[in-house]
Amino acid sequence: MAQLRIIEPLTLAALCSHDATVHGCAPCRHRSLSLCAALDSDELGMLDELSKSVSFGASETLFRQGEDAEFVFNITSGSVRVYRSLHDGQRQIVGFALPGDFLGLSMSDHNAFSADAITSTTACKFSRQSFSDMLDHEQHVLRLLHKMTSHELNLAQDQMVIMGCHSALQKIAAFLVGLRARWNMISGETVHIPLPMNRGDIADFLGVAIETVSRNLSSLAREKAIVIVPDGVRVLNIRRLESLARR
Amino acid sequence: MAQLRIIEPLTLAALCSHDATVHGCAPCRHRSLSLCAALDSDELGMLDELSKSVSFGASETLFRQGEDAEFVFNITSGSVRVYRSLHDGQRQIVGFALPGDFLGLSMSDHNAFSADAITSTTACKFSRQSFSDMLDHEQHVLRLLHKMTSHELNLAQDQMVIMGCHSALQKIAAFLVGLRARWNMISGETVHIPLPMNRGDIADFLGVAIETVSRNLSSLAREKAIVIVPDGVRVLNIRRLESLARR
DNA sequence: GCGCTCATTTGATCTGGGTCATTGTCGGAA
DNA sequence: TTCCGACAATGACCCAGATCAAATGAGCGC
Repeated sequence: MAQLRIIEPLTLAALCSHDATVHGCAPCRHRSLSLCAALDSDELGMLDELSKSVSFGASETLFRQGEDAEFVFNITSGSVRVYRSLHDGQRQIVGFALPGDFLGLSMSDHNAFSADAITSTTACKFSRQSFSDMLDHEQHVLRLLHKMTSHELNLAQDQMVIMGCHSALQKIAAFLVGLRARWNMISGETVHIPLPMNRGDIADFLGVAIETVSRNLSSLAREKAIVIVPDGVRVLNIRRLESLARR
Repeated sequence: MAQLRIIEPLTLAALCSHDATVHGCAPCRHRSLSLCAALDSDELGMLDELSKSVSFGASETLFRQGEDAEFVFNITSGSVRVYRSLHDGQRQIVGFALPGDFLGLSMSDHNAFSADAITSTTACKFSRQSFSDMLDHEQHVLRLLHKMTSHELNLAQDQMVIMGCHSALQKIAAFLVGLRARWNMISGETVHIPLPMNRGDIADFLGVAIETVSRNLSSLAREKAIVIVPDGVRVLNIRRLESLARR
């Protein structure tokens, strides 16, 4: 049901004051695991020092798989697809990063995935090295990061459960339910689910064909579980979606 | 290619001296991420104090999803399946734990999954609470654990890539290649791949039917990429398997 | 040995969804 | 306005794999 994030719903995002009007600490603390509370103001300041605000246009690359992992990112607005390209030209999307999500939790020396902006995106950028150094001295931040990573792992395993579904309709429904929960965390909205990614992205995320995504969304619309709107869907019957999204 | 572990190839496993004849530190240090090196002997001793050796017969339960997460486990011998049961009676296996692997990395308050022994299994059992308390005082252990979790996350994402494969043959091949790599870490063996889990377990892991597992193994045997033996398979043509397991 | 059970393999059939092709829709550029 | 390209939806066809069924094989207790 829950869906993969490469990231963590606001936590560190809220810790850097760039774009503070939109992403201050206040809207963060009630979110997700409420991890912000673990940090004191000195630690918050330290994170601010290390970070730098950056922005990307649609389709621009944050980082590419195989390259040295120089930076870690904290998405403050927009949306990002994270994926692995395969030798046969196929692409497996492993997650979509939304505002508040964190990219680069794996802390390995080179990127296991590529990431590029789906829509115009802003982020706080940290040097991986200095970020890692800080962890050596800041127990709280490390604990925070560990919790974020653990949570991320849970979400990845949830995604595995979704992908094990034998029916494409279940996958689509689970995708929508999971994405709805995430937008709900971000905006409080539960009816309108923005879908910044295109059908091909959803298809490569769920391991089905584009046409299958399209057909099943149409099918859900036909049975009035959702309405398809230009930039996403509106949920009419969440019960129906949840019952399809096997848990 | 790589395959999911709920766990980490020997690390903490080697840190508890129970069954030290088989799982001392020495055989550990060269393994995986060589994380053992991060701990000094005091820290090793502390882990010993906290842990308790336990054993399970085939099919016995280590923990059940939904229950309070009282313990974390470090597998010292045997094999364990980790899975989620779904309301429709289906089962999604999210990983197989082998000797050296660690169960309970998520550190959440209740188990997101069930785990039971496939074969007779021994493990070091830690109280989750005391283990967690220790992390507050032992920076090194926390860093170690964080690295383990990050690695775990990478493996889960790798599994996602496998499950995104449109062909069942690719999934089976990727499963074998990944499992071979793990047994290689444990025993140095690269030809004989033990398969302690049955066909149904493999099927529920890869999201295909039992018959599909059986047919594709037979097919690989027919083309002489593997030989099926009573307790697993022997690899004849690793190149073939690797080329099927798309990366 | 025999009979029983359970796992695995193999076969036969059917269907969900992949693939290819067409059409529709929107938005930006000229 | 028209043209163009990207994206989405829908139809037609076909195949990989799910499902159903049956056969074979591997323990294990008696």
